[in-house]
Amino acid sequence: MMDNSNAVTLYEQIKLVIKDDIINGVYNPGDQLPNEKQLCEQYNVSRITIRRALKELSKEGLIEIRQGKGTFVSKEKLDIKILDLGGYTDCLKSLHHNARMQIIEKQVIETNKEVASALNIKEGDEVLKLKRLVLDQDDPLGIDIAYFPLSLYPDIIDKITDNISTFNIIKKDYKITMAKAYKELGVVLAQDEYSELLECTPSEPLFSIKKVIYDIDNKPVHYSTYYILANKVKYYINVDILPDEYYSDH
Amino acid sequence: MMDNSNAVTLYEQIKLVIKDDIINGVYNPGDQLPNEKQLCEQYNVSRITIRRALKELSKEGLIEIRQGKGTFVSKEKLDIKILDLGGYTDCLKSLHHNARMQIIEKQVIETNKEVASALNIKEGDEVLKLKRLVLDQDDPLGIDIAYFPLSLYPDIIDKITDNISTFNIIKKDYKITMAKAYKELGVVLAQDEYSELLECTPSEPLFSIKKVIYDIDNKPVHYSTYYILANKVKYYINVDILPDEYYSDH
DNA sequence: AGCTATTTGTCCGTATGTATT
DNA sequence: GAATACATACGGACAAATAGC
Repeated sequence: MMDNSNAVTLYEQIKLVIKDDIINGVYNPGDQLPNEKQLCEQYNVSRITIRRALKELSKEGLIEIRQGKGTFVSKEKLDIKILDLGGYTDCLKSLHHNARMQIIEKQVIETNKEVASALNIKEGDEVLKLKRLVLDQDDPLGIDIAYFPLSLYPDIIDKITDNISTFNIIKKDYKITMAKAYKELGVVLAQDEYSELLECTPSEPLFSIKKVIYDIDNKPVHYSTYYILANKVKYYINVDILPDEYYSDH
Repeated sequence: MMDNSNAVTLYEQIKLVIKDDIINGVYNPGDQLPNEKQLCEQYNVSRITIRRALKELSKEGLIEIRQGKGTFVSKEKLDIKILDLGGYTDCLKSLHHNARMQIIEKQVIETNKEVASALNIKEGDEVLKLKRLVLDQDDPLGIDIAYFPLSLYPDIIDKITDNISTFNIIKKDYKITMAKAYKELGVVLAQDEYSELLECTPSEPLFSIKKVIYDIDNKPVHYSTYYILANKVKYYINVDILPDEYYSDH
């Protein structure tokens, strides 16, 4: 069945076959895979080859290996609405998940060019930089980096604790009315610090979501970037389609 | 200049310096970096150190290294509006880009479980499967896979040619009024056929966008998945923020 | 088609510091 | 303490891709 004559390694072939079976519904989310011995016999390869394939698939997030229990197809990904504007805490709580935020870094810094232009302030102006690790069911899920200009949010540093919703602080403590938002989705690869914090391999893909929120005067009042393990979530949106005229002038 | 005495490795320091230079506009998108020898002299380190820093930066997508040519700061990504519902042709044309569609596969198949449930038809019902390669400025950009139930679109196979907008065929030839859409964004890694077609390394991240369009009777009339090289695009959205009550019941 | 210059890709050997055994 | 393995870092040499003439 497997082809040992070409350049593709055996474990890569096994990976592809199992991956295909998962995509095509031979195995469904939550299903237990055959045990390693059975897989060895099924594909006529050694246990080392099977284990390597399974290990890499688990790194890709398709399966989960639990010692003493077996190997299982990963559960469905977290569904996140693209239009949700709250930070992690809000969107995860809305999913009835057990989310926690852990502060990694909290300090006043002078803005660099990127942050200054997003918040429409001068390069060098002071902002609170807040970097937090997000855990879902105690597993690392993502990293949130938010910037708060001190001119808008004096003393905010004292209000920030673990597990707090900065979204609520802005609204309730500082009485700021958010009116519009711009959101940008991209993909980056986890490296160095991020792969360490998120306990994933380097080059694991992360969604990167940049978000700028504006008040009723069109002034930017919030800028944040968050990174979230791409294999754990999917984003969705529902749209009402407008008549043709809408598209013609875009 | 570089500090060899502390815990941070030399190549990591180099990475940070170059990254800062890119963020702060010392090097702009499209610019060529000094060659490796010049960088060695500039920072007084060996070529191995420079190469390691450059290699990791290229993995992060900040720069592109081309043998025989040099090292360049990555171009700006294509901005794509998440709300755009047209396929590739439409959204790329709107960006004044030179996009082309190349048919890879065009055949009538019996639906599998996934497609049948998306289109709300029976497993085994006949659909036209259309797989197309999308090129932007002659570089591969993505792959579009669309399904058209023959019961809704008889003879559609004869209407499909390279570079055609299926969006327009649905609207104009079949007089179908699209009313709502569901769109789902995820990330997958390019493998085998896809990495070959897209001329990228395996495990290069791709946006995966699944889209279902419904008519005024809430009946699904279109299902497609497209994959697009994540390092070439970013998705954005502008939102008007609604009052609190909106969030409370979600 | 050459030919050459430039630049990155790959390999060699060596040395050092830091863990691990 | 000794032996081993590994990552970092340096210097050199040649191969391969690109571009201009």
